[in-house]
Amino acid sequence: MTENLITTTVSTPLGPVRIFADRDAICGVYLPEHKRAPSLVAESRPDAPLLHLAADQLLEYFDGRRRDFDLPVRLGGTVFQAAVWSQLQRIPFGETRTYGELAAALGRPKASRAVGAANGRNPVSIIVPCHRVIGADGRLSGYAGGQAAKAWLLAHEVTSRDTNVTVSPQPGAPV
Amino acid sequence: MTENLITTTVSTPLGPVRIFADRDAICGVYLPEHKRAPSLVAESRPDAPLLHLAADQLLEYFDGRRRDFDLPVRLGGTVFQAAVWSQLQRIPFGETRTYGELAAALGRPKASRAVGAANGRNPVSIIVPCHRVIGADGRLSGYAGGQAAKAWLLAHEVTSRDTNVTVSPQPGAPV
DNA sequence: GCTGCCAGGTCCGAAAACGGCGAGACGGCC
DNA sequence: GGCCGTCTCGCCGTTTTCGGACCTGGCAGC
Repeated sequence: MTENLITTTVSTPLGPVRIFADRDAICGVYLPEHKRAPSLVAESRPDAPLLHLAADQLLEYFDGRRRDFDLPVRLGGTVFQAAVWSQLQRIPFGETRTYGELAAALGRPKASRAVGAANGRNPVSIIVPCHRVIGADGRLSGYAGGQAAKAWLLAHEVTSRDTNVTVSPQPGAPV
Repeated sequence: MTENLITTTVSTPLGPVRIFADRDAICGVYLPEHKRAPSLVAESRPDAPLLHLAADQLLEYFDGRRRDFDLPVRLGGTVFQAAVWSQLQRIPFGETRTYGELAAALGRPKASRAVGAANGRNPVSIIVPCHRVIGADGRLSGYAGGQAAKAWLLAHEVTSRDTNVTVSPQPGAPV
């Protein structure tokens, strides 16, 4: 059914992160403790250009040298999920939004819970920054990769938000 | 999801029969009144070698010049369905089996009813001869292409069973 | 503050329904 | 006593349906 997948793994402060790609796009990024990581059959191909590129960018991100990703990504999902995930990618590095804000941005102010559900099924962690969504009361709420990972990622972004960056293209505020 | 499909139609004594194929195998044969014919999008390609071959063999069958088919077929289905459909193909031309006999042959003597259900979802009519299965009491029972068609097919096979055949390869009993 | 309720899209598991059946029981009918 | 036809009930894989559960938030009521 699914295309032939290839995969690689990068070591990060959060542990080994697995990256999956199909023919021409990244289609999965999973932290070690990811709750609903699918059991995918994939050939390990660390040297495939696409995987290599993704791995590099993730390492730069964890090193604090990258704020935005520049990769082809295939997400799939339902119409609603696609809308949520698309919206996620517009949250700038180092900032957060609440589930309700996201729902409102989608024109469904009361669908905050549905946003949470869709959020939890984001197949591409970090690159599609579902970790930047928190509760309206400021709590971290849940995270498929584990709440500790979410906390780490947010702290990492906040602390490196105001330092210099060597890789990311634009020095100004990202769109 | 599904591959690109191609299709053609042949005129038969039972009316127009639609044939579908994917890249390298026949994956659907539907009589005009087929109950659960899926609504497939397919490009009409009567001259594609595979479809042409299938159409020829079907016409030979209806002409009484062919008893067995020699075509690549892709059936899919669940494990159980695949077992049933495979078993179907071992019923010789002009013979019949009961649902119970088929179930027993599969090692599940009591699954006759499930056999009926699987039988009804056979995507490749005629070539996979689901019409050769009848009730233990001799009744025709149901047929996705209509009971009349089932009756016609069985009568056709019986009447031409003992006449000469010009196309089918082996004169002896098929395996 | 704190509790309870509801809105909302999707997924997942459980349960029920649904068949292209078949054996056995019954009741007529010669 | 045979010989049907009908009815009932058990069988079994698949499909459909249904009920909660979720990475929540706003409002009502106390």
